[in-house]
Amino acid sequence: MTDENSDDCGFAAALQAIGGKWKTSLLWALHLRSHRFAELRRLSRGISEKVLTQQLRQMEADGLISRHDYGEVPPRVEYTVTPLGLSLNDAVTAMSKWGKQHEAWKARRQYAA
Amino acid sequence: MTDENSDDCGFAAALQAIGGKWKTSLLWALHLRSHRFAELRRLSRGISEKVLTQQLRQMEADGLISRHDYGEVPPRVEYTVTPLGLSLNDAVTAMSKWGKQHEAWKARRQYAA
DNA sequence: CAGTATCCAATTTGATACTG
DNA sequence: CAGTATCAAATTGGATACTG
Repeated sequence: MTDENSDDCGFAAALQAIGGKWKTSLLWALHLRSHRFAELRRLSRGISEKVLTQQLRQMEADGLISRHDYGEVPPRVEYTVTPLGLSLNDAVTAMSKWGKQHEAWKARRQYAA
Repeated sequence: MTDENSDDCGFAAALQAIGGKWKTSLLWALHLRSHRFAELRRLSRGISEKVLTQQLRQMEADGLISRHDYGEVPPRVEYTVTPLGLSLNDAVTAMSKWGKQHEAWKARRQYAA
């Protein structure tokens, strides 16, 4: 075990950055390649435009992604992951691994019952 | 970068387990040693008894901690972290490290402005 | 296409009083 | 001591209509 941390402030900050319902999916999609607004909306099935905008703006404010407006008509905006966003994606991946182990644990438990 | 993950299902499961407002502090406290209900209440300053009970019950259902009722009078109950809980604490620690980097990033940014 | 603006529902957390 | 029970506040996400 790591025996540092000493409080959860760091985690709270990370959770603040990634905690939204769709942010991990968005970060994942963007770590593969840049995407436009409508593409992200299609990839995140069920998200509303309002919430998509919100979460993109928050991620941008947190430095996870950057927004490039080409100023064309019709409008064209591309979202790209930043190095900081990439590093968070890695940390998230570590948590995901735990999540999968956890699902295995739940399955075993159900089997035992 | 890791280039696996492929969706956020694993992360969603992890977040489900640790996402409560106080759970990371509780897990951290319990990873140091076992604690009684009132001790956890004191360590988590500001938590209500209702919410403390809720989060402990959820963490128990998720296999992160175990609850030992000594059946004494006055009541005495001890909460202890499980191996699964320890492994989650490690994953959380990785996220916390990112959170601290992130705070450094925010500070630099503020300084630049 | 890439958003805003409103209004509403659901979930989560909190304050407080009470109990075996 | 270790909880339950109730009610209220706050936060978050969603549906829908509209705009440059």
